Amino acid sequence: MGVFWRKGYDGTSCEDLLAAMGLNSGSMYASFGDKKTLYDKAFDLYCETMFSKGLAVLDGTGSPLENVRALVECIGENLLSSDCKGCFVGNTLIEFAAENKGVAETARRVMQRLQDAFEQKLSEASSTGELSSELNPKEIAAFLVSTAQGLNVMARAGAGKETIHAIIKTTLSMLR
Amino acid sequence: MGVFWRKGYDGTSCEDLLAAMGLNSGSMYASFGDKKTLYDKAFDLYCETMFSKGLAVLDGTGSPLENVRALVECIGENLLSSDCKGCFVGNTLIEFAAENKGVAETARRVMQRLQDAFEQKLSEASSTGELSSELNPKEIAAFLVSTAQGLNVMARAGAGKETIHAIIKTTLSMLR
DNA sequence: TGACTTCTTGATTTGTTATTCAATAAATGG
DNA sequence: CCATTTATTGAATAACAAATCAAGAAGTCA
Repeated sequence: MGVFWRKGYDGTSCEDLLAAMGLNSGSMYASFGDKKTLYDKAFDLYCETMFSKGLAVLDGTGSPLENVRALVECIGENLLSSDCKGCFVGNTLIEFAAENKGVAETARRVMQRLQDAFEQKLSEASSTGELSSELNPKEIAAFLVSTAQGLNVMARAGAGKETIHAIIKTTLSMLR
Repeated sequence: MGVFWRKGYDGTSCEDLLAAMGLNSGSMYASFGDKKTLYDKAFDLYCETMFSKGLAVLDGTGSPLENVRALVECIGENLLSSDCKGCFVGNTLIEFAAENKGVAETARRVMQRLQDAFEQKLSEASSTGELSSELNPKEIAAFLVSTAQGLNVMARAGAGKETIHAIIKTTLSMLR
């Protein structure tokens, strides 16, 4: 998963995968099928892991808006600690969006699920008055997903801690 | 340029390039050198074109802040009209950031130049009071570049007009 | 026109990477 | 402990994409 995440599908050779897994080609093909199938599995694993992690943060102990803020911060921390691999979903979309492959569809779905989860929490925050009634939960949710993907590219571009934090700070200042 | 922009470096075969240019391999190699060299040239062309376009908008007839807003809107329109190719700079960063190739370095530089240009205009807006003194031009500039890259991924993810406009609207609401 | 240069063609070669497979080693179970 | 299944190895092959090049077409100029 880490190799595909960091180097993309075309960017990783079977040799890379074998080295990372400490396996020989025969074993790899027997266990995982071909390279594409393995990528799909790695990507699915990432999506499940990250998405459940995200949902867990959104359903944390704080108020709806506090949870939203916590998730945005958590996304930033992940980017900073993932050793510049960025976000596997964003990377996959860039690599595969042109050909309308299955993975691209999966990536789109995961992003939509994240956006829906944000919207849900923001609606709750709106109805309790925690979020200003001038702000539209659907619009803010789209904005937050976009910000997360922007952060991904910035991290890949080698932006430092300060830059990432500045972007998060600015984004969070929206949520009033 | 369009083929590389849409499909990435590994994603486009020489056959794709020959078809797009209506050339045969011999002519292509004679005129442009190998595939990598051609990619570099296509990418440089994109950077020059887009960057001058962006600077022209920033140095438009409006006030500093109006110009910044105009550029953000212009970036959104470009994404919507580029037939889902997204932003060549962002795409390149995702594909090449892992290997520290020359193109990745070029991409980083272009992004930094855009960020600097934003910062410059925002500083002007700040000193005339057009931009609230509570907002830090450097931080907002980073945020705007990040937003632009986020929009790129959203566009690749197939986000519609409404979503893109919602994100832009939300982003612009920051600039007060 | 004819001699020369420049450009074009696409089949061939080269290089790379994914995949297979027969030989071999390890594990399992009666 | 042996027989049988299961897993591992890496050299061999297949598939594919990049790059070359000799042959031929088109263009240039005295």
